Amino acid sequence: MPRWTIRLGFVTLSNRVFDERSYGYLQAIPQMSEMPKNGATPVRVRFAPSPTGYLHVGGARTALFNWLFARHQRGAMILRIEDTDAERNKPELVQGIIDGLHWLGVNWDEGPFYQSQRTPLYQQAGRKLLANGSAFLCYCPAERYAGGDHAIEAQDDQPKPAGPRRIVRCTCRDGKPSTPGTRPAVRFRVPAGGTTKFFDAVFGEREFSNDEMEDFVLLRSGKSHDEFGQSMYQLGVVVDDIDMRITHVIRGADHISNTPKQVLLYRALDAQPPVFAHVPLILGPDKSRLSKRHGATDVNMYRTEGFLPEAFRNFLALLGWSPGGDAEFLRTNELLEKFSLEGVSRTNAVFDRPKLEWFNTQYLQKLPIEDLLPQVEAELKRANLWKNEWAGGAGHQWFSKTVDLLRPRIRLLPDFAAWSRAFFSDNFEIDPAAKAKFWKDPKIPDLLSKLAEKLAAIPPSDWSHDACDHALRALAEAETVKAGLLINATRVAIVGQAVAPPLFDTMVVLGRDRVVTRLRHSMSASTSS
RNA sequence: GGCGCUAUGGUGCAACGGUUAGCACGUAGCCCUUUCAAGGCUAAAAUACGGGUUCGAUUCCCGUUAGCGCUACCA
Repeated sequence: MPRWTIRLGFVTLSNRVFDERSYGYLQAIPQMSEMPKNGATPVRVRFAPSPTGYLHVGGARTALFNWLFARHQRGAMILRIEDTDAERNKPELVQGIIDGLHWLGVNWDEGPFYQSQRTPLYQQAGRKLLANGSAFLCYCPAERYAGGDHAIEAQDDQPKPAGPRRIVRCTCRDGKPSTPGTRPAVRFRVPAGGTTKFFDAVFGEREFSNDEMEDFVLLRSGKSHDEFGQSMYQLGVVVDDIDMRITHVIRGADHISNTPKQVLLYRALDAQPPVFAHVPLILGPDKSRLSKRHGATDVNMYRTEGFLPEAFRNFLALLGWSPGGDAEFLRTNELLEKFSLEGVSRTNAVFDRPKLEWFNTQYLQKLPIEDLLPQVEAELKRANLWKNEWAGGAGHQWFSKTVDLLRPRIRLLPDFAAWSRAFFSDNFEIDPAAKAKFWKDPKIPDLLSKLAEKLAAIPPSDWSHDACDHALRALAEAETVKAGLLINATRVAIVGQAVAPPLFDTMVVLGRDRVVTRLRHSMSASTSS
């Protein structure tokens, strides 16, 4: 990607080429459709989070849609940090947002840009709007505008607006400063009467009455009466989207009411509005907007819990979008291939955790084993169970076979280290509940002891699923007990749990010596309880 | 309150004027079985309500209701 610089007014910015680290297997993004034809405007989209919190699943979904759209169209993705509110902004949260995007596999071509560093650009735009009459200096205290209807009451020097209008129009707007001398803010002068239309790729043509829009603030008041402060949201977004040549604004439906204001700003700034695409919101199980009280809303918590990013992405993509048929299990390349704005729905969607978990188990089982292995390796390293001998050669084959044996029963990545501990370490506990369930019969210690000796007699070269099967069943027959009794008891002895993969496969993977040792050991464990 | 958006089983989606309203998650049962999963089969479960338009409405229009969003010198 070429480096570039952009010069606007007196500020010059350059992009930082982003280091596209790979996260497991996620970086494999196939080549999509051809480049736009000559003359066609290349698609440019952006994700613009505000660092007032972590990366919320709603934001993540918006980022994902932008990314899918950009990559599908062979366009550009831009990351912009909207940190114009010095009060609420927490710079340290930016890294978490970036980490979350990486984990999701969402990358970008330009940015991150920080709005807090682009204030001169917004102030320049503010001056232009003031000069062309689209904006005015407002000296009113903020409270006069806050609260809509009540503010009208407070305006004793103004006749009550007639008709349906409930919007404050102060005298500053007409060049009669209400309280001159105080530090003014810059407000947009919303046209009287008429409507503002825009096209939304999801909701269609939309039209809003101008009389319903307040004279929103563009620039906060500054430190002194002849100085402006930082930009407000509406101005910053529009100036940046123009500056960054954004062609499609894909964002949450909570912004639909802001859009006509922004369209007015585009016009006042002599710019062409982009195509808008508002995506429905994500709700909690009670249908209210998804929030902390519904559980985890921070994307990074799902990473910590051990969800596979590709499963999470598949789940998220289907929240408010569908390729049109019944297909659900869509790997990333299929998502990229099929994604289009036409498939985006207009109804809010409930975040259904059980379905997310189902996706995760599906991916755990269906992913090519080589795609899963690095993620299991990372998990074992975290738990201090990793051995370098599993990195290559025969060790790798063993590792691959073992993970493959384990994976149908795994729900989350950490299960490989916890639930499957006995497969990767000799240092494991025997679950008391498993003992209680399968070691009830008083004959068990004797049976396990006999089995140990029988297995020990099998030459290592003959150690196999069938050899174990025959040895165990022969013993069961000789002792006139059901094979199931012995199978269940043996499982507890060699992996410490009531639930594990099929016994003889497990024995093969563990190897003769380990199985024999564990059976012998289990005798003391069974008597001591 | 005002303005706006939305409305298919409990949940996510499909059906873009004509289907016995489909798929998946979840739930229940059965099969498989060596524990537990997975897998297979089956079942219960939906077009919010009321008016239109139409030969025919889940689908188009209006109203009601409900949910959500916006209504800040937050984003």
